[in-house]
Amino acid sequence: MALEHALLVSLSERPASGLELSRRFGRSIGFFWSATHQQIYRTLAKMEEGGLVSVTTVTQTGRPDMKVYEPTDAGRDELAQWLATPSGPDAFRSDLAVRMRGASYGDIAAVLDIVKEHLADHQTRLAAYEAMQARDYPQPDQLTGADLDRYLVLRGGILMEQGWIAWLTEYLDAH
Amino acid sequence: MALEHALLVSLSERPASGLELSRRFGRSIGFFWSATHQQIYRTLAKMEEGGLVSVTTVTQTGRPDMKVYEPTDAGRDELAQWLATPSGPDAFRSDLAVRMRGASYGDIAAVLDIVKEHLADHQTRLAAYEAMQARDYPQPDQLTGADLDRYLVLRGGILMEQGWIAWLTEYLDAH
DNA sequence: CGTATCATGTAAGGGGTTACATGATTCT
DNA sequence: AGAATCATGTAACCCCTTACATGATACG
Repeated sequence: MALEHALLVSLSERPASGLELSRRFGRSIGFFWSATHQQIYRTLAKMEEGGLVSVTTVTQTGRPDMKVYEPTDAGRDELAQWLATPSGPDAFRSDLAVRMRGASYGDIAAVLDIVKEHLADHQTRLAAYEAMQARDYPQPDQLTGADLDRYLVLRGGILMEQGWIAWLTEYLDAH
Repeated sequence: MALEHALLVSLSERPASGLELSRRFGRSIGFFWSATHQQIYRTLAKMEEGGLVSVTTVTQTGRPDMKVYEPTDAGRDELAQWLATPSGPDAFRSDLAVRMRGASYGDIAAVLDIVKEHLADHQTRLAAYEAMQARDYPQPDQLTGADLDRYLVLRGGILMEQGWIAWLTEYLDAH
């Protein structure tokens, strides 16, 4: 149940509405946890019911009302406790790898095209992450606390994208 | 619904029982798709119902009966068609990354311990994959077809593990 | 005699995906 | 006038996880 905790992390950084959270998940948080807005709304409602977050309804002019969530003390406690709980290895699941492994049981050229698309996609994403790194963290050795962790998770995104690019390039070169 | 297709790939390589498949998922296939035996049994039952696989019950001496599955022609067609269908980017989800990002909202030392455990785990796994590579694929340039793809997916496992090790090492060094 | 392995399964619940719905405002 | 954005939600379905169940044989 890590979505709940990912939301608590994000709301600890700054209170937000459901839509704002789903935008954050589309951006920075998105490279290690993805979630659709429906999922986020449902989880927030459940968390409010459970007392982990509190809501303030903000009426806006010319816009629908907005529910702004922030962690309660119970939510902060829950997060702190979860953070200290060891977790097993993350299950790595890749649709694309299944296709790569099975390529010879279908049209290999079609699979190679799909691999090329993914490669381009990873290259685009790597460029975006590297731009973020250059723009937001020009002096990484001076970072501490939450800023340091945000930077290091971005580094993880970069390293993972580089890994994918190396892999897919090797796959295409060998075929 | 990639589990179905991962099973078809594995059964195309060689027919197998549910238990044998779950062993394969624990080994080689496991580094890009994981599944428990319950999930595999249920999916196989559904696939048989849908005509994608056929079953032969093998009676064994001193052991329970075994149901050996293999793809039907319809199953092979389905796999071939799926292989040529483009897929969106794989969602990358990591419980550990959520903890790393949120470390400053809890006990940082506890998070670092968890990261160290995962690092050791990835190092162990990398060593196992590298041993497989050395044992099973001494001459990779001579591989073709399904053997080549099996090798290249193992290479992916190795590259991903190296990425994780680089990331977690960087995280620990910076703290 | 207890534990592990072989082999398959049921049941319950949690999490995630996809499609659809609403209703006002701003932009082209 | 039509499309996009802001903002939240319902409903249905599928997938995955965890716990429990069975019954026989082999091993120490």
